[in-house]
Amino acid sequence: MTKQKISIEDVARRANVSITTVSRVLNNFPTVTPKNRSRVEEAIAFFKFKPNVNAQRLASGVNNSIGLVMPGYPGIFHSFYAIELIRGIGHACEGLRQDLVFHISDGNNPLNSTTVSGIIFADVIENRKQVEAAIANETPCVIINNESKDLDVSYIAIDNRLGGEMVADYLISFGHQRIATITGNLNTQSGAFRMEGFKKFLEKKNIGLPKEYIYIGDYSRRSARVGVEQFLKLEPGKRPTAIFAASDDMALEVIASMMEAGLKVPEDISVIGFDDNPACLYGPVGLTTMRQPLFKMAEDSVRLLHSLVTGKQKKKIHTILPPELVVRESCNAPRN
Amino acid sequence: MTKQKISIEDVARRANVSITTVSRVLNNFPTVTPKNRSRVEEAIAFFKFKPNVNAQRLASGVNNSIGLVMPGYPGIFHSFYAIELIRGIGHACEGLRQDLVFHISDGNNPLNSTTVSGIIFADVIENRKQVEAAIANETPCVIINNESKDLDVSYIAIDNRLGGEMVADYLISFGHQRIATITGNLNTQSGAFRMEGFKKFLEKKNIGLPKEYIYIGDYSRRSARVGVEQFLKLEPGKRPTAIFAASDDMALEVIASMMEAGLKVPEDISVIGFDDNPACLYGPVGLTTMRQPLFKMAEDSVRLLHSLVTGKQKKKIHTILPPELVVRESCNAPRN
DNA sequence: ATGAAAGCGCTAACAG
DNA sequence: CTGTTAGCGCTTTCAT
Repeated sequence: MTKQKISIEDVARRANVSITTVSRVLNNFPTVTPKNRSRVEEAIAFFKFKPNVNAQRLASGVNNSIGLVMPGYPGIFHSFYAIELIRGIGHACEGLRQDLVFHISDGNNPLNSTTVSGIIFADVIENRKQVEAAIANETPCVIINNESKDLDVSYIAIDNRLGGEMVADYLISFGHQRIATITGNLNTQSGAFRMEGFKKFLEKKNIGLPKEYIYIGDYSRRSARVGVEQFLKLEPGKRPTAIFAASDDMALEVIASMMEAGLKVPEDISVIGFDDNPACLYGPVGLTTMRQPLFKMAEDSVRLLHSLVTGKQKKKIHTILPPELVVRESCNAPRN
Repeated sequence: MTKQKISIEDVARRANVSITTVSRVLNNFPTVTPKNRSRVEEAIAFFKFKPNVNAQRLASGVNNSIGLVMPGYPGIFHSFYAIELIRGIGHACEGLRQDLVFHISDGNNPLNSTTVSGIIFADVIENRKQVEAAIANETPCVIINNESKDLDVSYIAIDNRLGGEMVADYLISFGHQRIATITGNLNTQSGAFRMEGFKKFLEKKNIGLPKEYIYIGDYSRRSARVGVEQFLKLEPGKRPTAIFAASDDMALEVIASMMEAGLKVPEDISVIGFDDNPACLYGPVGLTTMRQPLFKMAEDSVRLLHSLVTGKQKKKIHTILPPELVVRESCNAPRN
């Protein structure tokens, strides 16, 4: 508690100016005499003075920090998704010289919005009330990867439906007819929409996605393994010739399980993932996947929030980023 | 800028009490009449009032948020290490109701220490000056995983030297004589100490660690792959029969590379990792590894910092946490 | 148990 | 260009 002993007054005294002038050099006002400026700077250096951020924020009403609230469910930090968000948001904050107030919330203990100038919600699972409160509160908000059309709020998301469609299209292009999927957590929009787009496209092409070709996973490797076991229980002639795993992590597990069962990828079975997770780059076979611009989405969310906070942007913005097919080696035409 | 319209005064007015009383219920003072308390609570609810955190901090001098400074080098967020730290620190902060101010620093743009009550440094690479400034500043600090004995500061680290020794001991127990290592980044203490302990122990047992059995990696999968290529260039009779990879990620890559070269793990070659990274759990062979209590270390760092901030702890504390051997399937006795 | 008043350290008009 | 003077919204003595 003994820190922050020296204040702007000490600096002013030593520099022989008023505290206002000190404040001005602190905030880079152009209207300060070079002479005064250098005296103040000397005093600042002398005391190693750091302005009290709380006082600055209180007096100016400007808060150069943004909040990131993440759902608190276990395993969240093990996902490529969460990490990329943190990375992108952290990076963008650094660029805009904003502090990042990181808040893990299970829906209770919401982030006090006066702590920050605006809030980014990494998805809204468990946090709907908090989002609504922030909106009512007029705190600028951006929601990531959840098209919250029923809320009056800005969001920026990946086009997961399109991603699912593109996967289906790609697999069909090889001539596959028995196509299966191991979904992500269907409580998330990403999981639900990927599956939805995938299924719709398959149906449009009269191929369809019967129940036995759907395994409802949860993005975990374990669920992928179980999914494969399910598919392997089908008669050989009925087994899928291609599998869409809703994440690269799961796709890798699918490949591993298949290989353990003596099947070759892509000769015996095609596998496609979703993410383009570099951690999955080094495997027995190069993974074909859908790249989603997570890092960019994260960065953009910060920039959008910042423009909302500063008032440069008045309207709520809705952005949908397209994913991109990355062809490597794990997909091929079915045998005979 | 139009937010935070309602202040403690509005609440006081509606509840027909002074702002002091409102402040008291806000801070859970016991000396408030039940009647007054409920009136204030009603008013707070009515206005959906949230106290201005900056004003609270300025007035009270107490700042319920802690800073986490992470080195800004690329790839940091792809490491299991960083993620576990963030997870553990985030979790502990949640428990202590502290906000986490996340600050990525390349050594310039230091975190203004008035923003937070104390700072946790995730390693001190590139950030030494910042640590020194914080110490001079009397800002409570905890350094993670770097035994900074030359600095007057608290730290909490994994016993990486011991880890290296334990690995060597374990490998020797199988009768291995030709033992190699692919190190982590030797600029980090973790990389350097693991290697050091490993080497020392081998030398103590008269086995030694010749140059051709050392590949200096950097924790990346790529470096592990190159390391394996190096070892494979040795004459078959001179090749190592066991390899210590300084991270699980690298160990997995070693196994994959070996298998691609037609060698079996652990029959032809033993492989041991470091981390006990659950993402490496599902592989062709269960990975034997050294578990390090990263999550615990992260949590402990928060608790330590908090006790330093609140003054419950006056002295600098130095903690070294032992790693633990996790035996799975990737190590075995050498052939013949 | 409650309220009045004095700040916390800084910024922002407004004069000069 | 610089200084004076009010606050920013809350906590904290100190009376009562």
